Amino acid sequence: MSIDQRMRADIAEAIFDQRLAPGTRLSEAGLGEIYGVSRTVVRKALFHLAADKLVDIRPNRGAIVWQPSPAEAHEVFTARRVLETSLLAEGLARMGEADHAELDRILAADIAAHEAGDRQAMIRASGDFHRRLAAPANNSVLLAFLDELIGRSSLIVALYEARDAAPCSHHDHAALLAEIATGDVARAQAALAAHLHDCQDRLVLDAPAIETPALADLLRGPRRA
Amino acid sequence: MSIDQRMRADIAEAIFDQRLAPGTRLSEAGLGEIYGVSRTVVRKALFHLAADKLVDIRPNRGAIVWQPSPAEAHEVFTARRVLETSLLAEGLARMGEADHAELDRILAADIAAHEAGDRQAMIRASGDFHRRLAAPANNSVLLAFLDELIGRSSLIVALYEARDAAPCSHHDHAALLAEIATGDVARAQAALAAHLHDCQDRLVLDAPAIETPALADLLRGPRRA
DNA sequence: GAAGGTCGAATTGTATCCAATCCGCCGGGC
DNA sequence: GCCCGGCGGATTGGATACAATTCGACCTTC
Repeated sequence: MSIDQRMRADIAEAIFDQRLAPGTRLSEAGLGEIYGVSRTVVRKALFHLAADKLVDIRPNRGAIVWQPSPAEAHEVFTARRVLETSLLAEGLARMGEADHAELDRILAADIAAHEAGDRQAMIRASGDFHRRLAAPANNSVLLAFLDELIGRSSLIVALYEARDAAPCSHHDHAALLAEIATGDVARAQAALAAHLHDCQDRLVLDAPAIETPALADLLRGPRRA
Repeated sequence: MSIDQRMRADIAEAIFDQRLAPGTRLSEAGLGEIYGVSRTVVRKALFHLAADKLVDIRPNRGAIVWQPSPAEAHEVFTARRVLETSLLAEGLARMGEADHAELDRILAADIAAHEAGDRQAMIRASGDFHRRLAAPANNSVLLAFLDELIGRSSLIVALYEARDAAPCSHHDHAALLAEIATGDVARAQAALAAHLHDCQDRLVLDAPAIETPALADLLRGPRRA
């Protein structure tokens, strides 16, 4: 894996895990220092992250972790609802034993993360759950879109969700799996839409209060396990 | 408009208009020469185009205009069907007088382009039509996705469609507008899905025969009207 | 004549350098 | 005391220089 890919993965993961808060400054020189590369490759990585809408590059003013506006936040979740319900309808018939097993496995991991109070694992499990739900539709183009939306959702949750609230209830996920098991497309879609609505409703779309912590210590640095 | 934005717009337009065929090499030095800029900004533009899936940057081997595989082509059109029917369902109720008028106007332009035999105008009108159809859904995130898909569709059509065939029948569009006028969501969706299926079926997903023409003359160059 | 290998031009990847822009600080003026 | 303007450090934007890789051509060899 090339160094700029690792940078991107590190930063993206830090954002998803909410170690890098929205608005955090990502200076080119600083990142270059951390990873031991020139600003050229840093810029490349930042550029790519900007394309994924995870960072915002303001001309002449540097890159910061994206701060979605309330309107954008709303649109992202609406988009997820539209996209995911469609993908579910496409894929539901195609779901096999392996898919159900994998979803169960992810749900178990989700529950475990909840019980352990591991917020990062919860967020990751939730993302995986929704990704896996869409996988049977078997369309990598739409799946890529969903991936982007899930990433942006992490940002939004970091900005707008009450700190104590769970990002994505595993109870909803469990109920959804039950609906899916019956094979009723409309009901499964409704359950999924309701779940995403719930997530959206949990957001507090007021003035965001964000703090911008350090930087270097939050990233894993150039070498990774 | 900055110079790299103009480059991107030029190249994208050349691709959409099928002046730049899939597989055409886009050398950094060459483009820099044309626009009178250093490779730095050329790379920036190419990078952005790669993010839009319009060009393919192969490590150490330069950038070429994207050559979608038959499988990718299929997925893109399937994705459009899913996305556009959903957007239509979302937006249909919200459509107002202005929307209908605008769609009629675009349809007229489409027909005019057909009669004039102006293939580029046809492609553009078709893209505009589908974009406008999705606009009332009022979700810029999904609209951006659709925009990307429409761009990729142009590429696909350039690669896989019979040269003599029209890319997108305005008859379909007219029929679709009629369905929309009735306000019946399901029927409108069905008409849209059928139309996109038609487009997809018209593709010849065999071994693509592509020629790679010159380069510089196809682009407008640094200054534009 | 065909296959394989080696060298070289051309092109991309990265680092460094310089110019342009921005932001905070300080001082003067009202 | 507050506002406005200019100065200076810091940071980004762009160009150039150099290293690494690729690809084609030529030559050798069988």
